[in-house]
Amino acid sequence: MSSDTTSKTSKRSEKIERIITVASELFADRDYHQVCMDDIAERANVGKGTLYNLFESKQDLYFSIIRFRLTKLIKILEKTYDSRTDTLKNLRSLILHLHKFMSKHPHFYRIWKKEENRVDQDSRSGIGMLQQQLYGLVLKTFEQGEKQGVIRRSMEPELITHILLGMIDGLRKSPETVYRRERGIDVLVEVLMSGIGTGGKELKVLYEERSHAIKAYE
Amino acid sequence: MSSDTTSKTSKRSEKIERIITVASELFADRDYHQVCMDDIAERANVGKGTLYNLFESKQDLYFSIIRFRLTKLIKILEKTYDSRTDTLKNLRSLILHLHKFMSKHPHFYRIWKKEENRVDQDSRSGIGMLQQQLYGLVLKTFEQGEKQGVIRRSMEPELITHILLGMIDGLRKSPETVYRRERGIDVLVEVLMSGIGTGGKELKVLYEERSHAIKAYE
Amino acid sequence: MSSDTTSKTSKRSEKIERIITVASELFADRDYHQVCMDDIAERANVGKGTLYNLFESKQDLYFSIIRFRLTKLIKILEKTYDSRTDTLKNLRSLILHLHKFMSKHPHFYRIWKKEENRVDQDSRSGIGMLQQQLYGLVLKTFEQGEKQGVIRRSMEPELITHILLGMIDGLRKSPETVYRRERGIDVLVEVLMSGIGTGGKELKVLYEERSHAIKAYE
Amino acid sequence: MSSDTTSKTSKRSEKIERIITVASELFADRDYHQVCMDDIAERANVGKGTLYNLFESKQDLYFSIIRFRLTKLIKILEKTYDSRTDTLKNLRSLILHLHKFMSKHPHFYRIWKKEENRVDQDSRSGIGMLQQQLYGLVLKTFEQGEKQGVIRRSMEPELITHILLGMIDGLRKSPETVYRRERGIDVLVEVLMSGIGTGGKELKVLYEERSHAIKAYE
DNA sequence: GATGAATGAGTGTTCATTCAT
DNA sequence: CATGAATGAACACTCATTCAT
Repeated sequence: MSSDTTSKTSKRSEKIERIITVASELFADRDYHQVCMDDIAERANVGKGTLYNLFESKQDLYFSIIRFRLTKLIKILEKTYDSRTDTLKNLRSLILHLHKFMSKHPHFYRIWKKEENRVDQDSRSGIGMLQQQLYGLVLKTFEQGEKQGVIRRSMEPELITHILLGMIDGLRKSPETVYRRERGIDVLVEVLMSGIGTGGKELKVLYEERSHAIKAYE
Repeated sequence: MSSDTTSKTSKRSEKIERIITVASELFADRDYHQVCMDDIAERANVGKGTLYNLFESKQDLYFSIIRFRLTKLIKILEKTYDSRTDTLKNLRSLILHLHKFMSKHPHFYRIWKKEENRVDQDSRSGIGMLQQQLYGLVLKTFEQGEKQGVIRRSMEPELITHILLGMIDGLRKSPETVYRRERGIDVLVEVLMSGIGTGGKELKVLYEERSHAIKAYE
Repeated sequence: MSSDTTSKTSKRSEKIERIITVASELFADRDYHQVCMDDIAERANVGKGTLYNLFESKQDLYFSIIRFRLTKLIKILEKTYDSRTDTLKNLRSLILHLHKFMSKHPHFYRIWKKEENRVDQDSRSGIGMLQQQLYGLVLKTFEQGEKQGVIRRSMEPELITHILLGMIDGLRKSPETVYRRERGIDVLVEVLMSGIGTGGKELKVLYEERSHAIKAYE
Repeated sequence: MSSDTTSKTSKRSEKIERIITVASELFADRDYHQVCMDDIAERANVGKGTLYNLFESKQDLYFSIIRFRLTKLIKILEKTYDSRTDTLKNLRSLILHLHKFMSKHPHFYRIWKKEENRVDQDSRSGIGMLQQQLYGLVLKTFEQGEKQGVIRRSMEPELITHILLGMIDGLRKSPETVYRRERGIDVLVEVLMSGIGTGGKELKVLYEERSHAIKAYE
């Protein structure tokens, strides 16, 4: 029956989702080698052998977590980008979604940041490519901004791409109790745009005003 | 006799320095568990047993790297901070020295960043405390700035402390080939001060003009 | 209905034959534990579960190969033995058929030889018994020969039984390129009979002359 | 001290000897994969890690057993071979020592026979080469015999080399209770020489008469 | 103090076997 | 009956740590 197939497929992907989720939590808190496959299997309520049916190895499972979430994040950001609209809107949307995503998947985010500084093996795991895509999206927005004249000429797009992502990461690390978290985003956008913008526009948009737009991936 | 003792003491600290250095390189490139004590001992030209005379355990050796460098970094930054001078100068100096230090010790820096996201064991290792000190230095500067009126009221000091450190980290990740690296610092300072400042002053200072001030720890 | 049953029965024995054959090849080339049930199932075009319907376990499947072929070999040798005819003819026939069989089933032969030295579990697997039957056939021939006076008294039948089987195995191992393989048999018979015989008869019989007699099991 | 060095070296080789011995017993009785490193370590009274200090891997340990004994066997046989003496003496000596050795190391012998039929990996393990050396020794003796005219022309040396080794293996398999074991050797020599010889000499030599000559490696 | 051989706890991975479909 | 996804026992191998020299 087709329902059979569907149910099986559903079960399989459900299982993958579950494994990725519990593994994320474990890998985020402990070091790669502190996490053992038995733990993952137990918490995911599957046999250890099942892990090896779904993932080639522990390494593969680990990188699959990053690939899995990073791919979804990129899809979300690609959807939000609109070449016809103005740069500031795109930029705000980008920051907003990035922040939302990392709030939604804090475990994944910490894993990703740990791996970011790795020098080897990136090519093999396919993660380097995904990171490039992500950087590309931000870069594209800044380049558009430069053309539209909303970003100062002296701002090298590649450089401020990295600086922006660093700022977002800084925001993540700042204790949540400082003001409301949402306030942080507003500050970040304000600082960034005052810092790089030509100043021709009013950028401040309250977090709450936009929150209705980001239900998509929750 | 006394020369013997001196020589031994000298040898001891030399050995520690040497071990920290080679261990930094190993831990930066590979994962914690990919680095084994045999490797460290061999590269440091000491016996494996000696490592255990100088450090309690592998963990201790590992965290000692971070403590060792972080302590020095904090000392440097403390020296540069001058409560009588104005905020902008202090801020510039802070960023400059941070950047210099991380250029000088890229291995350490990558290790530190990897550990930054750890939640557990920080208290035991004593690193959390050092990080707090470091944040405190930046925070103090921002708070001073707020009082002096060079930083907008809306800028929460704790928040922009994290954002600033994130920006510096972003700068580190951006490919070196983009402009000169020094240019990056100028952009960062410019963005930051335009972003958070009240705008009453000219902030742009060319990198070269200041370079004479940072020979201290080279 | 009955044709159904027939077809199923037929399929069953066909399947067993097929499994035994592919498993023989696998077990001959690799070690017991290098061969996995998935491999066997795949090559035999059956599901893994089917293997467990037809054989109790992997061990059972393995020993079934030996039992299966050894039983057939014994049947062939029993047929050729004729108590009314003279010893030399029986002996020649024995060697000839043994050699033919092992040429026909080289995979099985190598497996058998590997297992020959096992001390444990033989009773359980039922293979020890079959080997005893086979030795018994050779033994009987030598004992007959002793009675008939064609074999020297000093030749202990049990001893030369083992020596003969060892010689055949030695022949198997000798590189095929040495002369023709058939020549090897002639030499073996010649050596054996000169060695154990009383010398009253001419024993040399060319291989080709006898080849018509061994089509039975081809 | 030199005694230190000696003692250490001695301890090391003693340990290797002990491990080889207990491992031989285990590998002879059970299959390669039924034997686990923990068992070997426990029976040899060493830690598991020590096994890995002395042998690269389980495979290496396994093949080392064969290499270790085979090398010694070849040395013994090389010593006994004397090109100036006559073939029959050399042949007798060869058989005698082979048989003695295999009585002394029955575990090793069974392992060796199991491996003899392997097709792969021989080159890597270096065992194929040793076997060739052993065959070469026997072969050389037969070739010498042919030249001296004590072996019939029709006897292809390579072929009877394999047949001889097969006979010895057959002798090994024959139940020990049949006569005395020593009697078996006499029969074997008798059968072989009557079978392949030109018959110009008396070959029978009682086992006991020669037994004084084989104390060397006991 | 310095050394490195010895140790064994810990873990990734395989694969025979089961059983729901 | 046939199937193959799920399971977990079993095992090779690593490496931090110890301690006799």
